[in-house]
Amino acid sequence: MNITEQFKHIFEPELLKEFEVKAKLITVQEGETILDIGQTVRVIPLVLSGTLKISRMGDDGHELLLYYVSPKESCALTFTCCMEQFPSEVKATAEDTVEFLAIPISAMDDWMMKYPTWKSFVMKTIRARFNELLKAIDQLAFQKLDERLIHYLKEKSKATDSSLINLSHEQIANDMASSREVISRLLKRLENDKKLLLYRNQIKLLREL
Amino acid sequence: MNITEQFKHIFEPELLKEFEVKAKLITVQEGETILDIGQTVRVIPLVLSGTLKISRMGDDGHELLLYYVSPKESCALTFTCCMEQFPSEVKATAEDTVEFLAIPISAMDDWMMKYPTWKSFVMKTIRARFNELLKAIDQLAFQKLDERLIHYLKEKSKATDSSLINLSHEQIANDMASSREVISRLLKRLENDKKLLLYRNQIKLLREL
DNA sequence: GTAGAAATGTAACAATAGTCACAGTCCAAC
DNA sequence: GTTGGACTGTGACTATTGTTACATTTCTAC
Repeated sequence: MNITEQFKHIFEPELLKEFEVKAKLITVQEGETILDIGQTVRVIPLVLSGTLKISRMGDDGHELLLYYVSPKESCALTFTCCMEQFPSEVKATAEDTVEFLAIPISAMDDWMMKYPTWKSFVMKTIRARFNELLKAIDQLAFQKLDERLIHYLKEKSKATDSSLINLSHEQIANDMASSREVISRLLKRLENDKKLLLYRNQIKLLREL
Repeated sequence: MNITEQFKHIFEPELLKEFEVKAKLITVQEGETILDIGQTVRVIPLVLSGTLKISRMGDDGHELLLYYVSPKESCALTFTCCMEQFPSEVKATAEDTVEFLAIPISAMDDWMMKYPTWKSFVMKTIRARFNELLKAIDQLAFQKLDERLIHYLKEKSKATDSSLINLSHEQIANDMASSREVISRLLKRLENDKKLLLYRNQIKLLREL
């Protein structure tokens, strides 16, 4: 795929040329961690295809999904970390095969000045991610686990654009910082309520959900 | 107090002059809400004295404290909201009497270009608030209520720079999206453990905490 | 096919948090 | 000083979530 093609409505042509010169195209396989907590952020990822999963680790070894980064998006947490060379507070893993443009930090600052579309993109991204974090906080503070699970499934469905979710209960529990048995229990209840169908490593969401 | 005085080590003199021309000094009383959820953000608050409390509301009427904005700080959520004229996602209330500079949105963008110290301040603020939200998420996802309560008390103590906390159990429960009885119970346990002393509308933190 | 691994189902119990009900206690205003 | 309101303490009960311990099912590799 032509890199500039999918961004031509977002960024000005000069900026697209800069991409070609300064950004590096990187491909990672499903499950690969491209950035771990504590690592210094060296580049900003601009996703071309596939999905990145951004998550937070607890001291107890539990994990919590914060949000997904889809094609044409980037991660605000890396912006702010990298601009001041701080270590990352989150983990970024490839949900599937992911292609992304790695934009060097040095370009970031430069482009903010030179290209209004870049500045606007950065600000949009920051705002969007703030809202994702607020949504995550809402879920944790105000919703019970069953509602959080429904929310999780819907988000996952949206991110993959499919009502079929290919995850084990274990993986879901992990994303939600809960335990497998609890998730199994709640999923079974949702199945009984005709909200979804359970298969091995797969969940089919029904309209009722 | 001279407004420019406390910022003279942070911002360049030209920017301080702009403050005098474009920013408005506003004083609000304890308990006043300067920005509610859904309201359009019209100005950016730069706190001079006192503390702003930034919180999130749940559908169930519960509230959750996100973080405090102390003197010489600002709130990143207003930056991003106001730059694109979005309604606020959070509530800002005065914890005590608060003086702040109200910076018009129009100036914001302009200054980002003109003054490196302003851009750096904005970026620092955004990064700091991202980290506060991540900390809030950590607390909710990975800590039990008793540990969250301890964390809350310590933060409050830090924000007011005092080991005496002037809050009722009700107010604490409200900030933590919990209920009064539960907080009373946990506080009593902490008192039994010699971690603190309970009085009416007041809690004295001990070194053990 | 069979073995072993991975995934799921479930019961029983523990721990945590929320709710209800009410008693007692402190404080300020009259 | 008494009265009403706000604040605190606590027991009993419920709901939710987590843990332990297995049984069962499904898939894959041999």
